[in-house]
Amino acid sequence: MPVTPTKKEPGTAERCLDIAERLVQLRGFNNFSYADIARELGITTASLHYHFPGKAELGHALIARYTERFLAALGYIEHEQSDANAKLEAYAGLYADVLRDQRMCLCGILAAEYQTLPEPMRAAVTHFFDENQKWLVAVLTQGQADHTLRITGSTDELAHTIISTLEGAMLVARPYGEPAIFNSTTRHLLGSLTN
Amino acid sequence: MPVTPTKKEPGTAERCLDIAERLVQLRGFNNFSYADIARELGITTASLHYHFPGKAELGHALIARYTERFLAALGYIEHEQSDANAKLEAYAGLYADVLRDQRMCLCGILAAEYQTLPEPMRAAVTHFFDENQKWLVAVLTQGQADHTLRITGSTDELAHTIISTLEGAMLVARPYGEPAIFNSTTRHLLGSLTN
DNA sequence: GTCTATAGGCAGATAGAC
DNA sequence: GTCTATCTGCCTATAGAC
Repeated sequence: MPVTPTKKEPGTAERCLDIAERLVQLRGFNNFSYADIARELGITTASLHYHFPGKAELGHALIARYTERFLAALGYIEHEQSDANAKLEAYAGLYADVLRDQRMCLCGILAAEYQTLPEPMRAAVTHFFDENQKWLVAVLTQGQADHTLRITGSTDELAHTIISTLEGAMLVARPYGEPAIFNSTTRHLLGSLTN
Repeated sequence: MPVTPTKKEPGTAERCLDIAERLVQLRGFNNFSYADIARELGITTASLHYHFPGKAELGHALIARYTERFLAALGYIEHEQSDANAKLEAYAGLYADVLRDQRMCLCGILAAEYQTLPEPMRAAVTHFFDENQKWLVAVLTQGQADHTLRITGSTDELAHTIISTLEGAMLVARPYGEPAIFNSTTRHLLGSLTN
């Protein structure tokens, strides 16, 4: 076993996920092919099947990695920020980061294609939203307790609204090719909780 | 030319649009085929090409009809309701109607696939959102003037937020198969403007 | 791990008869 | 308007050599 003191550089499987992730976020799961990945990767489609038996498995791996990273970022926010307001600001920032290069949230675009996805991918998509919901409710509950947030209605309802607004803002902003629409919506959403 | 005193029943082209519209709203534009429509319609795919030369033309016709009907509904609301609050309530109601049978807003799901659409379809999608935006700004401006709505920030920003929230709420609610999530988000959104 | 070769299916589309 | 027949292209996937 070789000693690798420097950070391990990504193998083929990882680079495949990077490429596929970008393609799904741009076009959707059903609108890219193994050939697209193979071309960018410089190998054949047959080789791809060595790393991921089928497209369904690749898709599931995509969601798993995306969710893992996203939840890690939520944990980081929880650790770095103490103020509920700052947490929400950082949360919206995660979405703004995703929107770079006209990308849509991976699970957002998969939600649009939900009816065409294999079962394991479906479960992974709803799991992503469930975890987001849980995290937000905790933050909102905190902000409600210490009166740093102005909350009307239930925290559950508000958490849903926040997720919906951010996902919808990405969805609608993308055709216009400028993040300004997303940013103004985000500003309004957060502003309505702070005033 | 035959006299047709009773309402003309839909021809093949119209029924084709009905079927295609449902399929797009459920699966997306790239996830259904001429064969799907032909099967439901009881004719062959070759016959479909008589009514719509290609899928791009069919897609454009779908958006055109959908937009026409949606804008007609907005005009109807404008005519029936005088209160800005009631107009917004009715506007959200339109979205709730769309969500029936797990359907997504046609232009919302096309926004997700935007990068893969032919140019004419792209223009038609943004036109739909532009018209929604214009209508909402007018309603919000009215509500601001007569103090029936509590508006923070610009009406433009708020209009974007409303569209984003409703589109996002549909997107996220669909995987869960119950309109409850959509409805609670709608309630919260409208509530934040009325209080 | 990656290749060549190839299978088998389905997609959108066209020609031409009726 | 609708049909049969057919084309071409792309897709996912597999077998088997290296």
